[in-house]
Amino acid sequence: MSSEHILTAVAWPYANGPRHIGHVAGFGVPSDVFARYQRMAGNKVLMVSGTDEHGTPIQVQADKEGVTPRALADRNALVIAKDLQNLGLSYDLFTRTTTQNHYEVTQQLFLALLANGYIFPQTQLGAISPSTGRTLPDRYIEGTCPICSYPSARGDQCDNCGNQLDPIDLIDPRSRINGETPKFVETEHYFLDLPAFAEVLGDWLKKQDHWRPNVQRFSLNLLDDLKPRAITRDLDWGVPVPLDGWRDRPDKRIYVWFDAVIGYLSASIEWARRTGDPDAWRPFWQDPDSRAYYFMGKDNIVFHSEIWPAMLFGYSGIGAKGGKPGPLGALNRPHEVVSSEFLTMEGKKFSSSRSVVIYVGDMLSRYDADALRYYLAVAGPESQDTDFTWSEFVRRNNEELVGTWGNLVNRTVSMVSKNLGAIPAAGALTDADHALLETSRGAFATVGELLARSRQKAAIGEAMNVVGAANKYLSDMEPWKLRTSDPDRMASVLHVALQIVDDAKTLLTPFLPSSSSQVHAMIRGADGWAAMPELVEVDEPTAAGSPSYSVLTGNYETGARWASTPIEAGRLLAPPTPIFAKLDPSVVDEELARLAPGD
RNA sequence: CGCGGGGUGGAGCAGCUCGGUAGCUCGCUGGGCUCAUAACCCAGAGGUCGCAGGUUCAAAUCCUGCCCCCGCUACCA
Repeated sequence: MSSEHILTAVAWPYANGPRHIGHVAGFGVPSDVFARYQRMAGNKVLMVSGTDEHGTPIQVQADKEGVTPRALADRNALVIAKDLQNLGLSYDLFTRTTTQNHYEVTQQLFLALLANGYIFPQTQLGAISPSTGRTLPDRYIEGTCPICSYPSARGDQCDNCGNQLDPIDLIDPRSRINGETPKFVETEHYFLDLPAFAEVLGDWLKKQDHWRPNVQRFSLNLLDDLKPRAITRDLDWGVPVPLDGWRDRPDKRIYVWFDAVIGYLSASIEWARRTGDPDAWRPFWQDPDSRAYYFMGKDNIVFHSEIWPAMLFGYSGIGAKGGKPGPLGALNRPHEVVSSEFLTMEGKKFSSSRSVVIYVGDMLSRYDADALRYYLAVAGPESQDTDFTWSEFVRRNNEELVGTWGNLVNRTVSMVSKNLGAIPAAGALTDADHALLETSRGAFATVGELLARSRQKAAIGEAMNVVGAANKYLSDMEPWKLRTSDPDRMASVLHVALQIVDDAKTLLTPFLPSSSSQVHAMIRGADGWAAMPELVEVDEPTAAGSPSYSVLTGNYETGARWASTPIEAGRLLAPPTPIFAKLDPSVVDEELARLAPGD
């Protein structure tokens, strides 16, 4: 098997508050399933992400709480990292955008794009808050719609008549933050020259036939009206603009989205430095044979299929203005942009302000991570919006995870343990035995191929089919009846069944790493089948006065392989303890009560 | 005429690219089994595949029009 470099680039959760399960349904679980599978398949995987901590919403939230943006970001970054850790997401590095390294890499990209002519300064009319002097983004302005006179139109769009607006046209505009009247002023900003990439982006996008068609089509559509895009803001919270006359200005910063996507690269570089091999990131970004997969919710497609590729092209000196690669060298574009649709909550959009929400932390404090991972894998928004309901969550947990899979493990291990005490050797195998073993072996190819194409729902369905086949096999063979009549045959049947349980464990490992490790320990007597991320406190490279911060990292090279491995005859088996907890149906009502207090 | 996704038995979905007995996971009814967290296995009932046209020997699948639901619309993240 050839070993390839696979960059798994996971969207950066925004640190203005804790994340809910809709967020992790989009970027978290799918990316981890993918990365875990690729590692088991023998590929070299680098999975990076971190918290996205700049921008107006964090500034606004911090002001509201009377703390600094940094303090707010510190708090939320830790909460989010712990949530993702508890979900078992196997990041090689989950860092932050407020690190020295990220600032430096962001500024390097800015300068290289500027040197190649893809960034230019221009004065534009922009809304600012008169009291703070900060940029007031369109959506933070409201006023009366000039078209339909709706009094609460937003700066970018009127929710009443649906027309797209320009904030300067609003009648009686006011800030949604503090009610003051915004000031429209001439302000100088740097712009990314997106039209200069229209041709290379178009050529590139047209070749991406392996993308999901909706993503490719959506991206190609956007090319028709590419406009230069401002990549700086009037703000004091963000990465400073690395130019004389700008560097020390407290009121000019690089726009949060420009720096956020650079996080994929800066985190890779940070990871390499922490491994002791500062160039270790290069194969993932510069080998022509390496592949980069980006995971996100569909609202982020434009940044990953258009803007980030444009930045990478520009940095590499590719585009209408030519140029040469920046100091890091030419960089690879995304191989695939894997976007999820949206999860809704009991039929409504997630909304923390209306408490239509379940936060990851709350979910994991009451339920197993694998129960949530199973639900999101089997019923998540892979190709269309899907609805999370508590009754469905409980049902799937109890009937599919516990009843079908957990019970197969339990009944099989229990029979072996009780009747034989140790794993039996197989005697002569029948056609039925061979057929089941063949089903299971074949599933590695089937499920693996589906996972490689990000068809995760189909993949877990195929894996669960193996579980179903094993349950049927036991019903047909009735080993419990053979105990006295034909003990040798019983041993063979249990050997085959246990082998299938072990195979199913392997097939389910990308989806259910924690419980699969338990099954592995039960059958193999060894821990550490599927490694979990660790939260580690690290320091900045130049420690002078810099705060330390927490990152997620881990060593995921456990030797777990994507293949059927013969079980070890003679090994003692203890009586099993259940690996999944059944949920009382009353949790549905409890959770619904939590969801809409007062209703 | 902004863009995209969806409308398939009670629920959630697959199938639609390359037309040809409508499939899966549940639920329901009946039966079996009793090793197992009352879990597991089998059988059955239940759908004119949003609506109306068209192409075809044949359409859930292709074409046209319409209705409804959802999301996106990048200088919010």
